[in-house]
Amino acid sequence: MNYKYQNNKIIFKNNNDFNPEHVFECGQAFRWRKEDDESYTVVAFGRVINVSLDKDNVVIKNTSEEDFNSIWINYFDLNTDYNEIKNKLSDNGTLNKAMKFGYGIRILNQEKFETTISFIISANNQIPRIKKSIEILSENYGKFIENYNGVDYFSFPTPEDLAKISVEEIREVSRVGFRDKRISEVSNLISKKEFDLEVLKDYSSDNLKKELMTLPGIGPKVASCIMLFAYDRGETFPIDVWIKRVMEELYIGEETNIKLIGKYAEDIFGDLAGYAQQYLFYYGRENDIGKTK
DNA sequence: TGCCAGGGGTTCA
DNA sequence: TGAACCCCTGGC
Repeated sequence: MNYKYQNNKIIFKNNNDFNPEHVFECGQAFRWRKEDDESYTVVAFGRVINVSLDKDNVVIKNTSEEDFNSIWINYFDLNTDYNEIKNKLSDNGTLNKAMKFGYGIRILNQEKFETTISFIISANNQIPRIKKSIEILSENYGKFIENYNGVDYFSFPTPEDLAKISVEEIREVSRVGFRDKRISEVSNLISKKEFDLEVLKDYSSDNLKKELMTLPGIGPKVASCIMLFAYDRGETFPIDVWIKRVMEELYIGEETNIKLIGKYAEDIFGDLAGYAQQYLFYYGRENDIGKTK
């Protein structure tokens, strides 16, 4: 990994495979803020960073060389060659269009507990509301990190932090509605060590999914998202209403069921299905593919 | 102005 | 298999 470090900034070359807008607006993360200068300020791993493009370079501000090496290389998946992934997925058709459109997407390696709770909140919900609920939880129950560019930033609460709060308070404060109990129960199970998100990282993907789905609020789709965004399972293909519509519209040609879509994705995208999903999701949502049906 | 549908799914009958 | 679910925004 070639990079330059100066004045709390990391600078490295962008090989047409890193675009902060694509990375953060493709639906995998919720704790970012788009600044007036088009850069993205992001909270993760108890840090606040700002990511932007400067000509052919990616610039990460407000960080150290040590954090870059120990946190951000893995977080941004910088040791994975996305151009190689694109080449392998290349199909001279739909997916090529999607990969061209979202060329700078990278699949982040995010924190397990935060990802778990975030996607429990995402069920039958809308992105602005999801983001808001997560911000409220962080501001109220997380730790203050710092003020950056005039805004206070807080870490996502720990399982212990959330386990301490009553279900009613979670609901009332963070506006998560019927998801309140799910958040509370999962936080309690984890803080009491009755469920361990860390040991699951050595499980096979099948078993990992099964285990995650034993938690309240986690069904097939949420489990898949957690696997793809926090457990480095690039073969996982989460199927939500958007990707269902995109697959039906662009690949299958008729309305069908989730099971068949999963099988279809596995057949054509193989162990890179998760990457394909991100390109297709971003492309589909930004262009309203299938929405008029 | 006010009403009403619907949303990155999951759960419970 | 299908309805219900919190809350809130956008469309009429």
